[in-house]
Amino acid sequence: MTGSSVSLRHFILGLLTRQPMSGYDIKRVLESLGWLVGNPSFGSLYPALHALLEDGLVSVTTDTRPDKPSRKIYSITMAGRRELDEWVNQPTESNASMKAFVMRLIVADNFSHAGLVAQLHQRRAQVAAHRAALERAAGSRNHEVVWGRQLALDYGKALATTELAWLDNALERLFQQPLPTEALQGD
Amino acid sequence: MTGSSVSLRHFILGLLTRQPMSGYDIKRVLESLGWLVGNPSFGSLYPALHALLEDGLVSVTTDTRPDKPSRKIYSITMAGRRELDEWVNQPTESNASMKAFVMRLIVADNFSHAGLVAQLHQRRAQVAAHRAALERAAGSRNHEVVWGRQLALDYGKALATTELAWLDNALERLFQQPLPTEALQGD
DNA sequence: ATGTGCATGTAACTGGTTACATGATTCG
DNA sequence: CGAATCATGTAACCAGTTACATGCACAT
Repeated sequence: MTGSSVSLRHFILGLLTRQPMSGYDIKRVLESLGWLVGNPSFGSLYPALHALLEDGLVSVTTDTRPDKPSRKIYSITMAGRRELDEWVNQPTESNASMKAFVMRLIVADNFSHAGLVAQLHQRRAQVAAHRAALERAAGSRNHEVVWGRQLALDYGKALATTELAWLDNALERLFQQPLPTEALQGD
Repeated sequence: MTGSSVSLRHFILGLLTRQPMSGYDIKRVLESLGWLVGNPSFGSLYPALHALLEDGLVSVTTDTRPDKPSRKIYSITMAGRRELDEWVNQPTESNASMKAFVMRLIVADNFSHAGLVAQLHQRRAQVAAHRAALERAAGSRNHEVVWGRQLALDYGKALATTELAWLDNALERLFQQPLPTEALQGD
């Protein structure tokens, strides 16, 4: 209930650790990531920003420029950083989607080396469990229902296998050359 | 608005082309697929079934057995088959999720060879476009924002590449040995 | 003037979740 | 008798979407 869900909220917070941005800016970043994190419409983006402001996790200044329409620049506050830190260092729920993982990945990478490694490990465990479940499902025909020639199961297994390989590789790379970024160096 | 969205509804319909089932049965099938299609709670499953009944796309009979609690067995109607046929043979929207694709894959596989091939081709085009977008994003550093060492982009590209390879392979297999199932052979 | 891009916002709706409530049947 | 499994359902809530509305600035 309290906590780990709510993706967009924390992802915005994560982006703001890099630098202050407007809602429009955030939208552009999201768009550039294709369907990796999905791209929320303004109809959810702006209200999310308002809610963050309400909760004191971000602050806003109006940027009035001579030549362009003015815009609101949001910055993360100390309270926001604390909230984000808590979120990143709290375990992912076991049914997390790929999008949720990518969000956490990006945020953690902006944030702390340890957190990033933890995300990758958690994801690894979950993907492994998922693939095992698919293998079980493919093996047992006792379900009386045969949905589609195991095509879907095969698809799922192929993707899971690649993902596991990628995760292993990423973890290896991370241990070889530790990241330059370290936690909470902002503002 | 009218049409292509609404996944669960059509996926249920798709399962029912195989054989009549209860809500509980459907849940079990969904569960066995892990997070490949997500598994909706009863709180959305039962209402979905009620709505399908309301619309005349399924019919229901109560199965009163001596030893077990009675249950409601749903069967797809001719109207339901028409609806499903329309859905399968209508183009996927360009932002479709993996889950949406898997649902369509399974339904199409139960349903028509041509439809299945079409699904795979559409997915191929979409994944290719997605990967191209990620490559573009990784290439241009003009975004002033650098979120996390391209780690996420790299992840996305790896998965997309595997998926493309799988799709090509699946299409090849499908052309070599046409499927035994053909459209609308039920009831 | 009019259309396009930048920029922000709200209201109605939707597809889903959680939590709750009910009841039959079987097993220990 | 109580717990576990099978089986169905509802109500409150939530995160997101679509569609709508506003307005500035610049170029044609």
